[in-house]
Amino acid sequence: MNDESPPAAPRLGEIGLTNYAPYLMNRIMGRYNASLREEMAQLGLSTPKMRALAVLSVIEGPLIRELAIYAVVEQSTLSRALDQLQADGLIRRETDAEDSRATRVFITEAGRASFETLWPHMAAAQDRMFRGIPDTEKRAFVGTLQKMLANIRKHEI
Amino acid sequence: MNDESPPAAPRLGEIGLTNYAPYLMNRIMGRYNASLREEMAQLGLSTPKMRALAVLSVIEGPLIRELAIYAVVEQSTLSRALDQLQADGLIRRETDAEDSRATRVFITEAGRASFETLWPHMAAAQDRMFRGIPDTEKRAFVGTLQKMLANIRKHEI
DNA sequence: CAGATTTAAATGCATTTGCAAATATCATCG
DNA sequence: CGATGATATTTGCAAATGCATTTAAATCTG
Repeated sequence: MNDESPPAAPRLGEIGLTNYAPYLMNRIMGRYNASLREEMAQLGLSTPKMRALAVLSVIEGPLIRELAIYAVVEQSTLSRALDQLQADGLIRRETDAEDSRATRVFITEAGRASFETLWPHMAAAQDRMFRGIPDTEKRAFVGTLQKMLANIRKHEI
Repeated sequence: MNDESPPAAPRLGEIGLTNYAPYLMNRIMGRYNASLREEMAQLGLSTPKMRALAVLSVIEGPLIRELAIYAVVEQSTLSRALDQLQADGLIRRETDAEDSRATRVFITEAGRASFETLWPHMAAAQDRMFRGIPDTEKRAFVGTLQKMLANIRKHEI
């Protein structure tokens, strides 16, 4: 009798929106991103520009295609975001020494300063998200996120 | 001596990108959304259209502004996504009985069918995200997400 | 080593997005 | 009840986005 088809995924209606993790995550991130929009606008930053600066504040001189992955921004979108950041003196591009097709990106002092202005708001937004959640729970949550990132990261850096 | 300024947020560099929850979540959701793009394209769905259908498959006849919140889509963007879904016969709009300014949105049978085609891919994408993560851990994770949603939801529905 | 293939980044272009304003209706207050 | 302000949705428009293509340089292959 072992002739059953593979078990069908339970319907979304059965799980309920609020038990479907990607829904919850999209919803939470939507709010997080929205809550930063005003501060970013004040600094003349869009989401792609902010993300690029955030990554560059931590990672020294990545290639543009690496930065696109870290910052979760389409390469062509990033290319134009970098144009603007460069025009504003917040980053500079440098042709890679070993591969002259490739370009490395560096944050400038002005870029670092700009990001330092934004960072407290980002930290506060995170704190709001985790308000009332014990530290152990938060740590476990971040641990799970790291496993998830490893899962989806098969062909990425 | 109690004259210190409030503790500054640790720098992103100190936390590290991979300990900053919003970064991890954005990165994971970026991949999740990308992994569905192809299936959606096949069905002629954009992200806003897909999200609207997903919510409508679970919630019966919400107002457009409610749908915008549930689906995490800007209202004006949603308005146009609904135009397209309606043109394709996947949803229909109905003026609210008590308030003729307001519009309720209903999924049609065709819309439900379209979403049913997409759903297995969404379920599979979630499974990939949680690959190798024990069920208790997943449940705890979703529990934390629900608390986080409650936190950011102060002024929402 | 020449030609073909792959890779990195930038760009052309049609579509999408989101802000602000417009439109339509409802609620409130004197 | 009429005027004023609030609310729901749509729409105009400039800017941003993403796909596909181009350009340039590296790598592979026979």
